[in-house]
Amino acid sequence: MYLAAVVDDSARRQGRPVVTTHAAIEQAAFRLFAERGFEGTTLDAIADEVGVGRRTLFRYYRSKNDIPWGRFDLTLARFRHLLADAPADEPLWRGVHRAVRAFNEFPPAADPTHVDRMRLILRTPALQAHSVLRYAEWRQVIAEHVAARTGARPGDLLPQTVGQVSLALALAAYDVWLDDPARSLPDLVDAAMLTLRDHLDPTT
Amino acid sequence: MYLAAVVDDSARRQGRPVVTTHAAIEQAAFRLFAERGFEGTTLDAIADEVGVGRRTLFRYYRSKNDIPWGRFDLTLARFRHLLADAPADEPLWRGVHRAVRAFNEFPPAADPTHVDRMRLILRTPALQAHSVLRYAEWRQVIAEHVAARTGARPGDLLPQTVGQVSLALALAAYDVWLDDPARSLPDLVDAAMLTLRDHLDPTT
DNA sequence: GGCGTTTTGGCCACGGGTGCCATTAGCGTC
DNA sequence: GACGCTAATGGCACCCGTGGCCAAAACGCC
Repeated sequence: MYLAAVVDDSARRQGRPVVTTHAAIEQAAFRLFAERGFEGTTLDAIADEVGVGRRTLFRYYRSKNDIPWGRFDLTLARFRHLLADAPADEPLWRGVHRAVRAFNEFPPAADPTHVDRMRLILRTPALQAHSVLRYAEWRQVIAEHVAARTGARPGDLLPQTVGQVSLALALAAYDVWLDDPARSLPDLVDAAMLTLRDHLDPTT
Repeated sequence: MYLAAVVDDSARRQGRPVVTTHAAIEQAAFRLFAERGFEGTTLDAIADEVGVGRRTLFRYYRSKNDIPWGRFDLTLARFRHLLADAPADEPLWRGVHRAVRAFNEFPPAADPTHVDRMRLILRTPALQAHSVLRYAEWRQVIAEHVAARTGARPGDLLPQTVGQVSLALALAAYDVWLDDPARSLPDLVDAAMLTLRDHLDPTT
């Protein structure tokens, strides 16, 4: 229901046609967020801007908080493939790290931009809060990967720890990146990992 | 205002006396949460149970989500002291880790119990979401400590990374602990750190 | 043109959260 | 013992996000 709406419009055959798209809603919403801030933008305002009933917004996004995330389900599927592509003979941590790095290479020509999205998400309290739910799904993808490769269960300490720490490194990288978007995000992900390995270096 | 209410009642001199306490509210709230779940418990119900107006609840807790966290401001102050106590000649990571470990030694005789609190917080979606805001404050304490000890700014990559990773380890430990509260939480924090160091061991 | 299908969007109810303000109940003073 | 000061209380109105319900709309197909 929620997903079928716009995954592939051309596949639809009959029934009343859709009036809008996820992309159109996101663009309208980000226009308003830029003007009035996230909290200052009501769903009524977004609905008006899109030219659609407020009720309809909920058929495209589960909640107001989900709008900035866009089609995160698709993004997660991409991440799952990146992890699956890790060579079996590579150390586990390295494969995970390279997938996380690659995951954060976003096409620069998106609208809304990846910077705009993430700045909004990471700098707005209400969205910071909501983001955990998305992070949990993201970590779960890692935990399942690690579990599969080590024979553990996803809930065990190693898969959980790797998931949590991978997220931690990514978030540390984002934090620096948002302050200075000119830097390369994937490089910052690398730098965070190096920083951690250095910090924990047993020889010190 | 928000804090002054109950930090030290004996310090109050004049004005209408308070009708309740943070502890009383938390105990009443947890009773209801246990019966009807967090989402199923309305603020009206909590107010009734405490015997207080709904409006008054907001003078003790900023939001419904804050009730399970209790007096987190006090908890943070304790954490700050633990970090400050780390010897200067000890490796930075070790001092941070020991503080995190010590921070998670909670008195077993609390009401509500630390397990009840954390189970509610970590297993209720709405609270999982809200918890990031608390985590951010907790990480900031670490980031400031690391910044002070290394001469960096709290926003730099090392302080942020250490903060994020410390949180990651703690959360991984909690996740296992909640499934099996008989295990020692501080020991699990140690185990998570060992797991990470092993995972990243350069010799593998 | 009628029918089935699918989306739309209006209406209503609920609950959390906030500003406003009159009320309440101790304290210190006279 | 009354009076005023002060600070906490709690009722009221209101905004906003969210979800259930359902009739109306607009297409393809026959």
